[in-house]
Amino acid sequence: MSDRAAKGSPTLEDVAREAGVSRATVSRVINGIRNVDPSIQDVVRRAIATTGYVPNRAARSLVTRRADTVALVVSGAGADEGGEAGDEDGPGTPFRGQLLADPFFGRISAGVVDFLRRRAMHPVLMLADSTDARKQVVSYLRQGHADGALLVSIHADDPLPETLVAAGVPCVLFARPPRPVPVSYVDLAHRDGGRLAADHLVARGRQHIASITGPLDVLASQDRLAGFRDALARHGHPYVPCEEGNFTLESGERAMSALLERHPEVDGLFVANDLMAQGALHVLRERGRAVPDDVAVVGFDDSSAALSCRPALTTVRQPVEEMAAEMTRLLLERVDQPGARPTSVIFEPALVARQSA
Amino acid sequence: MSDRAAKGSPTLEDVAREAGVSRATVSRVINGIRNVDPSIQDVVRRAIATTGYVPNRAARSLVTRRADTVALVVSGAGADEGGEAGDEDGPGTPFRGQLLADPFFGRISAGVVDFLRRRAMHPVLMLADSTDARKQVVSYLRQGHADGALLVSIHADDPLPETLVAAGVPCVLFARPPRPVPVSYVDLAHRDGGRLAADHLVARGRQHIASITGPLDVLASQDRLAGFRDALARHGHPYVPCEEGNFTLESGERAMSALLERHPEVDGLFVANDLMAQGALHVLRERGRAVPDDVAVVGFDDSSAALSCRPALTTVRQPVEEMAAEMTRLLLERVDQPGARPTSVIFEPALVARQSA
DNA sequence: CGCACCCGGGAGAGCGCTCTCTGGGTGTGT
DNA sequence: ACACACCCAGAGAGCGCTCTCCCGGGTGCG
Repeated sequence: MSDRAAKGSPTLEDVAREAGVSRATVSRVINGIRNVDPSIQDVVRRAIATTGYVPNRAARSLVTRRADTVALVVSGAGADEGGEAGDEDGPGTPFRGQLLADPFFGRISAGVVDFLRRRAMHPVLMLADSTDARKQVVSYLRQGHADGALLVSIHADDPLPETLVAAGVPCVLFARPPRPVPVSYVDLAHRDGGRLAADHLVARGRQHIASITGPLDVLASQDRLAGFRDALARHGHPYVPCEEGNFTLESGERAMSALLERHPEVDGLFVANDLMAQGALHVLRERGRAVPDDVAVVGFDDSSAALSCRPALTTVRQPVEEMAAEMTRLLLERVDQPGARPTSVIFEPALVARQSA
Repeated sequence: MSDRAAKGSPTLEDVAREAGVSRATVSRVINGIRNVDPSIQDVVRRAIATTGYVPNRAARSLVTRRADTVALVVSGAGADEGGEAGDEDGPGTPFRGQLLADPFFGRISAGVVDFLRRRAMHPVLMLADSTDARKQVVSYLRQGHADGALLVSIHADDPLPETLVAAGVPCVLFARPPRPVPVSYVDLAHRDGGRLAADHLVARGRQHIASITGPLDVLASQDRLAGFRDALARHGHPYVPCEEGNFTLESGERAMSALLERHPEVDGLFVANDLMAQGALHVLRERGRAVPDDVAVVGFDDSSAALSCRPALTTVRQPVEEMAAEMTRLLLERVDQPGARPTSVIFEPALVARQSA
């Protein structure tokens, strides 16, 4: 049992001796390669059990040149390059890497972990939020500790996709890269999400429909808005008042205030994510506007924030876990055949109707 | 640059040849071991640069018997053992591993990642939410893919701590194990947290003080309540009405309703976590009780939920990131000297005064 | 009955690295 | 001046595994 405590756990050699066969045969049994006589297989398996053998990962990796691990890289712009302003100054913790505390990222890791463990694999978690950290990530991957990278990039100006592709590291992105890079990715049909929200608000009979958008230098924000606008135009609403937020609760509150100021007649609202929608709800309540009767509100993401709103938030669901799982599948495929062309998989959003609209 | 694409990246041998020295010398330079003549160091470093050499992790691990990696294991009770009821049925996703989406866990990983990367290390993320998954975790660790485990256990009946300790895997827990196990851990002084809340409510002149507790089979819940009660008793409040919740928003709403039913006179409230406090706030607003004027509310954790409440939640801050960092430090220490006795480090909570009390 | 073939198993060569051991040159003590 | 300690670089032995090569015996076909 506590062979590990003794110096060195049993090796292939030990098992082979115990079973009275050669190392190669034991290896074959373990890896299920080539036909090995069933009776011998049995003997070997028994020997493995009695010795308590576990294969040494490092030794295997050394010869197979495979780590059987992937990296999950969360990447944001670093302090050392003039990235977007704003959401850097979070709720007072001295810790960088609040990225990780974002439940959206939590959903991604849940999807990744869940997919990987069916293959007995587990991701290495890395944060690339500065030039230094990015260097570390690249070097880490080049050291072969992981066979490839799942890249979740927050900021548009993230150089990591290019860098990794250039370094020959297999790599799949969550969300389409802003600049064209020959790399696979998964994404959501954000426009369709915007359309879903528009259709829903129109079906609820709303006449004065507005939107709180995400930061407009983010593709997803642009697309959600574009889809929303197009659909409204088709429904005969050519003009949509907008306020830009930056995906935080506070920005949602600010945007809502501004919107009420400029367009007090608003009775339908599409907010580009749930957290901002929660902020909007706060302001609407303060101003005595009933939701959904006076103003119907549709969010985006179907995050836990949507459920903690009162009234519970009607929102456009993004199947983040499924997307993350698919992203992982694509990466493993890519690791197996490095030559293949990049692919993309686009997921469809769905409207989740709750109380707010 | 794209040496990687060509068959095989450069090895120590290549660098040695380029520099005109032996493999051993290059190794020494890389690992900064023993005195190597500065001029030779220089030559070697130049050779490393021109060849684009990166050390092969697997080869190094094989001989050092160190993975230079730790596992971050999130462990909950599995479906296959009669664990606690309740919070299994989350917001409709078919995915297990919602544990990961919990922002509390996000804060832990942020602390871990942030600490590790200063040592150029990164955690492997594992989920142990079933007997099978737990087996996988143990076997993975025994394979030596990680030198030790950071264990975040959700449920009281989690057998993993014992299992890992028995398997001789270095291991540090987040929170004291319910059953005594010879293992290091970090924890919060939960009683002090309860006391802080009590003192604050009393200082605010509240007379009818109640509490919504966490599940009482969790040590942390018990301790928070005990600390709260003791402090109130010292302030001359011998009796504290309580309702038990299970840390979810909905349970907070239920508990608040029940409390108002039984004790409509309540004017001060301590809630064992922020999410339940958010639920309580919803109910108070519905019932027309102003916060903090009619009822003062103090939460626990200082999570992002505290900031998304309106009014913003006064709460007891748990320095999760620092605790996670310390947990990691303890583990690395332990990996370095496996013989050492288990230690524990207890952190002090702090009251964060916002609007709700 | 002989030969080509196939299939199950063993032997052995590394994968890239670290680290001990060794040897030669230099510095220090008497 | 000599002996001894010391320090730096090289040689070489593995770490535990996979995988190719090879060999012996059984099978099918001519």
